[in-house]
Amino acid sequence: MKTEKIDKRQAILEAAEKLFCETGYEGTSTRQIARESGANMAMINYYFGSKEGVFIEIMNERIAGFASQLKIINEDKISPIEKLHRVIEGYVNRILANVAFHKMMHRELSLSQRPEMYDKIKDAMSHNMLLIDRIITDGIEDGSFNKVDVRMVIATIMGTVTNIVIAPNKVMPCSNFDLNNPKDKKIIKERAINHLKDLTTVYLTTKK
Amino acid sequence: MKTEKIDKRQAILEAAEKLFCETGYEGTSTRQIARESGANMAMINYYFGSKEGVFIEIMNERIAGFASQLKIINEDKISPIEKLHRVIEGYVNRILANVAFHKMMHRELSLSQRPEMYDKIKDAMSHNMLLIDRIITDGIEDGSFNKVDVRMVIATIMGTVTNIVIAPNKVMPCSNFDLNNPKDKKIIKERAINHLKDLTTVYLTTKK
DNA sequence: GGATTTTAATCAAACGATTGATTAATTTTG
DNA sequence: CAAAATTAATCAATCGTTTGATTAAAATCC
Repeated sequence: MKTEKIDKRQAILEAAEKLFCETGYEGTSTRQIARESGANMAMINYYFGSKEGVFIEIMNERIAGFASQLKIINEDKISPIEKLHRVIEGYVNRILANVAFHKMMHRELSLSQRPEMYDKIKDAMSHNMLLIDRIITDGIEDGSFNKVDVRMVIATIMGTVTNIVIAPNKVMPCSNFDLNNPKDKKIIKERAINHLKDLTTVYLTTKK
Repeated sequence: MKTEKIDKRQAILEAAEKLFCETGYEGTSTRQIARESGANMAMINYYFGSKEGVFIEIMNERIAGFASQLKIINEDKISPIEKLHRVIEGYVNRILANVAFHKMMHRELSLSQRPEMYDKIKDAMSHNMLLIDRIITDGIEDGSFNKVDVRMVIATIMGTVTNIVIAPNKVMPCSNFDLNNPKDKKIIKERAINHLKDLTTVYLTTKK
């Protein structure tokens, strides 16, 4: 009779991710997850073994999704700075399309509590990092870029985006500003991309 | 007999801050705080009313300490870029002298759970932000600096430092690296300061 | 193909442990 | 002695997890 054939397993994952993002892992109870997902509490352990199992599953799915998004920038026709700009664009777009999750990931990284997850996050991030690293290092070697502290430049690029995501009102001091508002988000996104493109261009390619 | 006249109140604050930094607010129990501080559990409520009261007290003390550290850079003799460099130096030094607390503050900001604290952190941060904002804006107005997206530049400076603090192994890929090691910390600190000085100098003062 | 067995999904209820908080009694201090 | 500090014991509430029973669908058997 009931045609509402919804996947409880998926419902749990979605509810849990939402709650983990909003109130943190420790701050979310299994009962909240059950209520929000419409599933019975026992289903959480039935499908995922434990509360931490839910968390790990969410991370695995997300990280797998990110990895598949990783497009290798290997067209030899474009210059190093152009490669870097494309990576910046992709990075900013991806992070701003997953603000809540990015915040949670960052929180988890700064907590360093669950070692298994810490390593997973680190691995996921290092893919991106190595991509940028190679582009800049190649640019330096072929003379297109100035000699800079590559890792610090990467920290700058990633740190800028994270800072914007976590404290957007620091960038937009007006009170009625909301990253959940698509219009506001678009504005921030373009400002971030333009800024990072401009910054890297000037810093990496200006002849002293 | 026991001459060890230690201030239990202070012991609780110190133990709580350590634990909050290590395992998060929700992840820390009042019993842990009591055990770590050597105080009875009831003392927590006796002195601070509640667990959240402890947290708020820690934040208030810290933020007050930060505010008093804020030295106004107002010597007219030095150039805008020199002012900015001094602020960067002070900022990096302060953050790296309080890594654990900075991580906790950042976590709390990204969680946006306790509204009272969220506002306190925002206020504390905006002091720093306004200081940098004024320096850069003045520099632009008197022609020393290029016209840039000021708020984005600030996000870059602060975001870079935060990124280094939260994920130092991204900057130092060697495995046996530890921010708690004073030697390693010093290395990172100087690299960060040099990078940010160089970056801002090139980006803000290079004539296009 | 119809009856029987097996499997997976779901549920309400309860488990023991732990949570933050409070009590009332005791010790310490000035 | 009175006030302040400290204690052990206890509170109700909530935590993550487990249980045993129930349902419906799938697989197996004759």
